[in-house]
Amino acid sequence: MYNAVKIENKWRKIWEKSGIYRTKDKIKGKKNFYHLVMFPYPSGNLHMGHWYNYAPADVYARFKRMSGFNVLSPIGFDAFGLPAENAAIKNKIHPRAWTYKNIASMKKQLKSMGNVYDWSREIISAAPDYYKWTQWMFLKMYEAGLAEKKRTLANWCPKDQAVLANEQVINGRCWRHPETPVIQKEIEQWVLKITDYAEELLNGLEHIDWPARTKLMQKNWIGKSEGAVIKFPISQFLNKKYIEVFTTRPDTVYGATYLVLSPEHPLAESLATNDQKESVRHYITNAHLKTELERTSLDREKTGVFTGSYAANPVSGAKIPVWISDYVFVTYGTGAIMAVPAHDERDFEFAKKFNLPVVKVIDSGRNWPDSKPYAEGGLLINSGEFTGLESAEARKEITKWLKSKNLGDFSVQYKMRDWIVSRQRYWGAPIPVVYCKKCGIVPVPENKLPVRLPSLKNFKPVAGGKSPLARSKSFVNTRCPKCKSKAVRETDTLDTFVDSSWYFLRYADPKNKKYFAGAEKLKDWLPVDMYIGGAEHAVMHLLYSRFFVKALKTMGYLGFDEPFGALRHQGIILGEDGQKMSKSRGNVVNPDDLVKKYGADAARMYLGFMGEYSQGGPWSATGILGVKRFLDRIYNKFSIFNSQFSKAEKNGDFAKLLNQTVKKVGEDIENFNFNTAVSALMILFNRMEKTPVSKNDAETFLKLLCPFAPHIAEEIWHIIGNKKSIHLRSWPKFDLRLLEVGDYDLVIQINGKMRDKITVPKSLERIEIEKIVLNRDAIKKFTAGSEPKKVIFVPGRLINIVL
RNA sequence: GCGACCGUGGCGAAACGGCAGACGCACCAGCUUUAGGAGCUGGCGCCGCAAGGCGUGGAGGUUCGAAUCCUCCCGGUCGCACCA
Repeated sequence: MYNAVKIENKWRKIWEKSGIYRTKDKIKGKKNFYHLVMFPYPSGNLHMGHWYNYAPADVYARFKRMSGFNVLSPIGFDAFGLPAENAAIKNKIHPRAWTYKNIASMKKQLKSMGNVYDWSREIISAAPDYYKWTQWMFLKMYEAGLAEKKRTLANWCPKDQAVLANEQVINGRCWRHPETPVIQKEIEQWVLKITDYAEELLNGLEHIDWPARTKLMQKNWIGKSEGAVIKFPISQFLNKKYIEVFTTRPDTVYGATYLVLSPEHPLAESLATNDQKESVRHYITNAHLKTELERTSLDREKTGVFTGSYAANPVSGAKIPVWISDYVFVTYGTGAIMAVPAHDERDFEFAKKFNLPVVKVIDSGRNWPDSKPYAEGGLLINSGEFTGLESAEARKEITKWLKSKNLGDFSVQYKMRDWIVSRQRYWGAPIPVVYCKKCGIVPVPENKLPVRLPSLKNFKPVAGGKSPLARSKSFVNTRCPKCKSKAVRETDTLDTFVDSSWYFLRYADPKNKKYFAGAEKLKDWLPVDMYIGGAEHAVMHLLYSRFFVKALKTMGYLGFDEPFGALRHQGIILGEDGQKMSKSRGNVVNPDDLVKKYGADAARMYLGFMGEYSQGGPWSATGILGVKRFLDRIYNKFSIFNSQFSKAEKNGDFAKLLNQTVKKVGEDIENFNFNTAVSALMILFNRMEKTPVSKNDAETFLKLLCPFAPHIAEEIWHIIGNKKSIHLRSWPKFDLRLLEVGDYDLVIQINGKMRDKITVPKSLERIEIEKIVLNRDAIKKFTAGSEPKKVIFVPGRLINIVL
């Protein structure tokens, strides 16, 4: 048994001193490979999830290094964010102090993993020389019309006392507080117009090597729908002659028997007739009081109110009532719908409840009762000149007709909404704008960046939904950069997802004072070749980053339009009880303890060995023991019985196995099948343990082992007489010819069931085998003399005799 | 409700449509006078003393041959959730 802690500490010190993991921007004859893991939030503790992300990722990085790439594998900290502020309020410590203290301790923990990180490129998103560029990017977007201030309904977390982006609302609750329902609040907000890139974000998915489910999630999130906007004439209100609706089913427009506006629709209140005014007002106010959760819970009964007004169906001329209901969202389409109860579930339910007419306009091919709407396509009925057309055809024809009458047009809508980035909190990058009475919104000039966070004492949110920054007079009061008169600063800070939307660019050139990163270095490294991190960021960080890169490309700052060429997700490690690890359940496994007990190498290797990487699964305290024993055996063989090296064996079974293993381990790592790579190493070593091996073969084995267990591999590498680091050596090559040597078993099947095995030399040609094996007499031996119907021969595998 | 993925020993899991259960854990037996979660050898899907039979959630199908492909059902995980 070897002393893992001692050996590991020793080698980490040596590696650090010699700088073997320092990355140069260019190395002659080597291709650059940008390998990235998602940078951690400095919560103060590296947990199993971090390890599971970073350890196997490091196996991959090391494999790539050895395979001849110049690998950049950087690390940093996503250091802005609410927990720092909450800790500040609770423990009377400044968020900066709290954050940097945590970074210091996490750095130690990260270093104990023995990863190839180039620490000279470390970035911290809360550092002024970083957030200067976050602010700069915000301003560039503002100049390009991609950032704007809007008064909108926003998701508000009562617990955070701050706005949330749509992507941060999970089942109507805050992503940080699953117990807290989000409410809707109307506030002035800075938004980034990610919707301008909806189509590109959708199309770009086709060309990137990402998990299919992640791409699908983004696709669904973007939620493209093709249809038509149709104008329904009304008697004039507020200079509006029409109510516009969006529909994906213009073919059913003859069946539109009423309209429904969202309670927030600009016309909702003004359309109310005198006798309906009170109930309409009541309904709208009520809708605003509800939480998002209450408004969208599916099992509740639909509610609504009649405005008293009518519109005309633009194709049939029928007079149809206009209703208001919260089953229509102001944020989607035009905030109003045409209701076709005969062919839509929701409209049907609503019409039944309020006794609205149901007109069938699609032939369902059956005599369907009125208890169920028919939502499929079909031939049109009761549809004037369009009767008889098929739905798909009718959609086009009717829209064309409406367009010719100026009553509608083709339209594409997306579910994705603009990204609200203002946060009413302290610990973030201040939004770099100034409000001037004369000049309005004025961006802070580039040479005045960064707008630094002032030192505060009180981090509690200011009543009325304002950032704690509003308390700092010296921060708020300033001069207008344009006209020099008195002005005030924006006090909201940026969502931390803005910080993380571009951090991967900064690693390429982390110290640059003039640019977020120099053009040449961006060219050297980006886009990221392999990105590894959790799937939970599918529609947040991973979507925002794509948007940022696309926007920066449009603005001419980048030469590529997708940030992450390839993406892989790790699964989630559960407690031994199969439940999510949590302090309250008491099933948390602390990686620091594992390092102390078994060493980082065993922990790294076991995380790879556990199972399918993207699957995750329950932790096993005894499972890691198996890996630790494996490493012990390796150490024992080479350190204690070190003199037993034999001459190299060139053509035997062992050479074949060694070659197979070289091939398999390499392929498996490339495909993220770390579990089978480890098992292949075990199979090989089980054999090596039983026979004397040559020094050369032992070295090959160590090279295969070293991405998984870098410390012990390095230790043995030196014990057996090497002077330079194993981590500077290249990945062993395999010899295709050696894979073919020796004999193999051929299975004899009868009607698909195994009957016998024969051994055949692999060198034999197919024809020779057929001569020997497939001749009638040989076969009759297996069939007890009867004539086979058919004989199937799969070279290298089997002979199946069909009787 | 919609969409995606997944169901293999006591457990984690392997298996180009071709010997199911590699590798490891746990367990059992033996060896080594062995006190550290040690080491070594062998066994270990289920039923059966055995020969043998049965086995990849269930029922069908395609195929000479199915854990793998197709259809339906059951169970689980994840995502979206009145998006017109």
